[in-house]
Amino acid sequence: MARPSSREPLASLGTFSEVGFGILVALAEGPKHGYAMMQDIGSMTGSAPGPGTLYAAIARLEQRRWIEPVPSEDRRRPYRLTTAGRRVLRARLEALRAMTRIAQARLGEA
Amino acid sequence: MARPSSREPLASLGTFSEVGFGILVALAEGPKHGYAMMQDIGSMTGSAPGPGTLYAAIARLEQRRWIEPVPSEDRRRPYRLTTAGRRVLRARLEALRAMTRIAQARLGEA
DNA sequence: CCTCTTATTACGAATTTCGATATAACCGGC
DNA sequence: GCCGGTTATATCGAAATTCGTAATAAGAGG
Repeated sequence: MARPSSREPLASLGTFSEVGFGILVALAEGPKHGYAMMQDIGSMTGSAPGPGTLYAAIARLEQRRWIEPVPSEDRRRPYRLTTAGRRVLRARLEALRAMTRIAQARLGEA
Repeated sequence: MARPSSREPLASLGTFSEVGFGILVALAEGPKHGYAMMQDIGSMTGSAPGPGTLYAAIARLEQRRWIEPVPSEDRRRPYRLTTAGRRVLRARLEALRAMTRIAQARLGEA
């Protein structure tokens, strides 16, 4: 399921994948397990993804090697950003900032 | 196809819909027809959506009354933002700026 | 006339999200 | 010790979105 296609551009999160983006931002603060990501995304955006959406997105990000599991003793399964994941997040952030800059200029002057 | 669900939050573009967002930004500059949106999105993001993706997204945005057709003489079908569309774009922009602000703070200090 | 660009429509496949359900551990109060 | 609420993950089918390609057709230039 959801194997990354062969011609995947570096800055792509699949079809943008807002949830995937949220996960990367959540993990930018430090390692977190799924439930903690859910809460963090909820507090940042006002609404948390359901478990189905979240854990599916986690699995995709792990397959792409943008996040990786951190060993744990209890039942939690924490993850952290990989170097590649951090690079992808930076690139996506840059693209978003460029878009919002353009959009706000257009909305402002029109 | 793609009828907006009943409990749709104001700032939602469906499943984020990166293409839908791009269309709103393209139209923030002024009325455009599909092909022109494609070129504008391509120049802003570096890659334009295929026609299938684009015109499907246009149809969804029209159904939600976030864009509306402008009369035309030739074969082009131009659209413009509605008031609601402009409001949605502003809200989405605000949310994106908040997220990028948080993300960059986290990336910076970590 | 031929080709390239412009411009839209249609379609099937792949991907992602959604919502609900299931399972189970942990913790607090009683 | 039991009970209920929170923590925590997994799984499933349905719906929505995107992708890629092909088809269609008008206009421009050589």
